[in-house]
Amino acid sequence: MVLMTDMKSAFNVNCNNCGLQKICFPTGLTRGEVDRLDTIVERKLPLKKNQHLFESGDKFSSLYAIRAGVIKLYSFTDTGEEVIHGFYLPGDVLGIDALATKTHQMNAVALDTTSICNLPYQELTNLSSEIPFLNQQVLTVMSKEVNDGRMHSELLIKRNADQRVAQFVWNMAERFRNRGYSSSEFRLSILHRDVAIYLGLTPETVSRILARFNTEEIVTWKKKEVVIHDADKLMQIAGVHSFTCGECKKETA
Amino acid sequence: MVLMTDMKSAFNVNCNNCGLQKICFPTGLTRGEVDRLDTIVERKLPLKKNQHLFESGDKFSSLYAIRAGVIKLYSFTDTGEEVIHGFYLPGDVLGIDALATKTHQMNAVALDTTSICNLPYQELTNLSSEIPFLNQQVLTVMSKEVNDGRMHSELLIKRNADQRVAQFVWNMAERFRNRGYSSSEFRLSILHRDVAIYLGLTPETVSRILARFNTEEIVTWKKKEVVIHDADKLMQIAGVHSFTCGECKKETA
DNA sequence: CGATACAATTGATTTCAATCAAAAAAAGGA
DNA sequence: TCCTTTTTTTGATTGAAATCAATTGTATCG
Repeated sequence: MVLMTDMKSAFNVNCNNCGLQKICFPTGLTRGEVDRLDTIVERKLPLKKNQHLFESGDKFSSLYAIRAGVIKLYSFTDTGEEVIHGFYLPGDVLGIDALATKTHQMNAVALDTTSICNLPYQELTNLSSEIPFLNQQVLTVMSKEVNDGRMHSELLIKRNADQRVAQFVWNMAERFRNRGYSSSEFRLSILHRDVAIYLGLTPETVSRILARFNTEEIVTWKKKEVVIHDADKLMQIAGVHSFTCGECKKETA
Repeated sequence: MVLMTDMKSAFNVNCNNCGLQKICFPTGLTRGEVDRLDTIVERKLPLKKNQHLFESGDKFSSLYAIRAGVIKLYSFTDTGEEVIHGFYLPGDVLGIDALATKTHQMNAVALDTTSICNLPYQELTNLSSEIPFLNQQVLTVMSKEVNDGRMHSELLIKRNADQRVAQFVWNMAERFRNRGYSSSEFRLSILHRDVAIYLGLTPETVSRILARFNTEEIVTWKKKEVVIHDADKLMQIAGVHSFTCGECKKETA
């Protein structure tokens, strides 16, 4: 316990000095409450690219908040095809797929070097009984997951390939903006192939659309670097207004 | 309060004599705990066809368990197109779309005469602090919602029109079976048009597929009556094994 | 650093489901 | 019950994205 505290101060990492408070779990907690939350947070060595945070069948023990990096959440169909359910960025919370069954239903893999804050569930539950708002936070995280899933379904049902790709890029830009980064230029460690799978398209289709967006000077996405040249046009293609991720709503409201 | 109790006994309806215990909220509670749950449940007059249980923007006050009938949960895109997120049958729980924001994000409409058990959320929360397992139940319901959404996404991404329709019919059959009804013959008050929207298809496509399933003597669905003639073939087309709704898993496990 | 596997691109072709159009059948209301 | 509205069916045609195929480009690791 002393050692861990030392480690925290050594790295100078804690919830109160973390830049992700607006996005992550502590939203709406008082400074003192965040301090108490901080005492149960475990920070391990970062995951390397392609390392799993958890896999389907793993026993549930923690929720996980991302401090840096990207995590892909995915599963397989009975025929072995990959299904991608989402990409998680710093401040996002993972692990609720296991809340009911206490066993993970999904696989979560790092797409890049990724730092994680573990929130041991038993201790989180104990703390929740003293900080009722923390309980609410678990519900909020789950609810966000439900809503994100529904936005994803809407995209799959109602949008054509151009709109899907545009919406994906725009959504990522918004998420970076909400985290205080540039929304017009950012590094995205996500394969085009994975984007295609997530959007229910083929890699060929995504490649062709990105090539067109490039020549039309709307978006460039080469070698993990995304540059948005014409945000208005991108939003227009994406049909924005319809698409607002949970966290965007928070800002707008 | 006395009146309500009278009403309950008059209709002879309570959680302990309800046939839906295996599906609904009380799963896993002791008889005594179910009795206490029962004291907070409100049973109002049934909804008529096309009446709304709640609409987007309504203030959140209760979770709702369906006792009889069908509810369609839906929203609209920015362009006014209907998006259908699910159909809820007796024993299913609705309302969690509002848990985080305390305002409903979705519309819920009765597709037929529908009886509802209201679970006032404040009272449910109070009771949860005394019956910890009840808290778990809220998480389970939310988790089921997340999983159902993911199965829906998988269907939209990986399945062709035939498979989607077959999977839909098979899934409904399973849900009836879990509720103790015949899974080979049942009444479904869902328009083919609504099925099409839910599956990301057009009514014409669904009509053609059902016509074919009919001539191939796999499934007949005329005038709200579904008859499954060849369950093996239906499962085969649906690619079952992959598709197991939350409640089916419960059975299998 | 070069060799090998993996990812992205580009082109040609096919296909499944959407769209358009019109008729038939059911459902709902007066 | 009849009349109106809504839903479903059926046919002809189109079109967007998948598939097939081959090349180029990029990471990764011994």
